[in-house]
Amino acid sequence: MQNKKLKSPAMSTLGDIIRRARQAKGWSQRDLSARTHMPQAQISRIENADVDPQVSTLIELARALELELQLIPKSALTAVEATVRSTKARSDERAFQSLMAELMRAAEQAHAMTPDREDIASLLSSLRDLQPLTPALRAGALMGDLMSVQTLLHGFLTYPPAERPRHTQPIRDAAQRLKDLRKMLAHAPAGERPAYSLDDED
Amino acid sequence: MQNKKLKSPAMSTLGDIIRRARQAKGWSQRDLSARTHMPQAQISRIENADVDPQVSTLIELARALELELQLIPKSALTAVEATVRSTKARSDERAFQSLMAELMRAAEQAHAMTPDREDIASLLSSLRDLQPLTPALRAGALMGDLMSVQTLLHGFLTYPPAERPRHTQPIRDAAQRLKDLRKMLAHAPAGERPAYSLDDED
DNA sequence: CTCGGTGATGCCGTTATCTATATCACTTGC
DNA sequence: GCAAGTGATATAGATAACGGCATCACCGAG
Repeated sequence: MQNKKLKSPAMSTLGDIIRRARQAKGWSQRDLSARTHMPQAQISRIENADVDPQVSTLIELARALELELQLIPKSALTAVEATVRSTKARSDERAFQSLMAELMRAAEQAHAMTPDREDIASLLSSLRDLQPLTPALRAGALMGDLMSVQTLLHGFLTYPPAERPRHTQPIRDAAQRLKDLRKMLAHAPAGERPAYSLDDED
Repeated sequence: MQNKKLKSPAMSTLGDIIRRARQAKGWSQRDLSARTHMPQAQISRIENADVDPQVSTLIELARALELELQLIPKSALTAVEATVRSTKARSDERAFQSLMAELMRAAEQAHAMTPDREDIASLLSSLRDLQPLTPALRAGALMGDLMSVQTLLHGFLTYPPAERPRHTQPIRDAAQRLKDLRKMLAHAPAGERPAYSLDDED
């Protein structure tokens, strides 16, 4: 790696994969550094392909990120990639269903406690509208918004009732955001690839 | 990698994978060295895990061996391994069928040229017996023997007729060897795992 | 037995990673 | 505004890979 600055901007390097995996876990470089007893500076250099790391270093990073270094025969590569995609889609779907179920429970509980608040009622109805959306329509979006709704509802339910009015505006905003999102997703270009089906490769 | 000599003897390291891939191609360390402009000494050290190579080094070796370095999510690992196994089994089966077809042609041609030679006749019948064996019964064996039969037949067919008696004993041996193999494989422990089926993981 | 090919090992000089530490510019939230 | 967290970058020293070259023991074929 003689050239530190001439990196291909389009290609997806190993560093990019590490970075994406780290971000998918919501970790900072320092978080990952703590879990690997490896300096944050080194992680930065690796993600930016400023260094050509040793295999043991890469393996240590991968292990912390629940990845495994594998040498795949080129002939099996497309099948393997399809397998990884399909596995990921399945686990994403499980995560969505689980989070959505929890949110529905929380929203219904909040609604029962404060039936007169229309921000809560609106949020609940937004969630009800979102639930039947197929994975193909969601296509990876939406998860982040749901997670912020989660912290929102959690705050509403756990803080003392006197604090509740403080949540009104954020909840109103979140409900509107979800309504907009649903509209956008439902009217997305129709013929898109499913991006996830119960098929199997080969 | 502070300890150069304390390597786990059971675990399959990256070096082992490189070595197996190289041997599967029938290459010596110097062959691989020539294709990677990398010293043979370095390859030896990597295969024996005497060094902790840089990622670029590993990638270069992998490229020459038609392997691809991949970071696989642990959750997808078993599915991916199944995919690789199944892909390999399929390509092995193709290779076997193709080689077997060529051998049948060659043996029949040789038999037609010299109908009185019973060594050739015996070899032909051995091949005919082997052909219907299922992949599960063969289970990876047999391929090496067929390849030596290939060079044998090729020699018999291309050298001048005067040289043909010289092949008699090797051909006789090969035919016997194949007969023994067939007997062994056909009487192998019955309930063995198929090792290859048209299934799909997950 | 000799010869060619195999893989393993040693040495050396160059270059690089890596650890440790500190600092930088930038963004986010209070 | 300040403070905290983010990722990128610098420096210095210890360690190690790497290329090049040489050599070694082993082994199967002629």
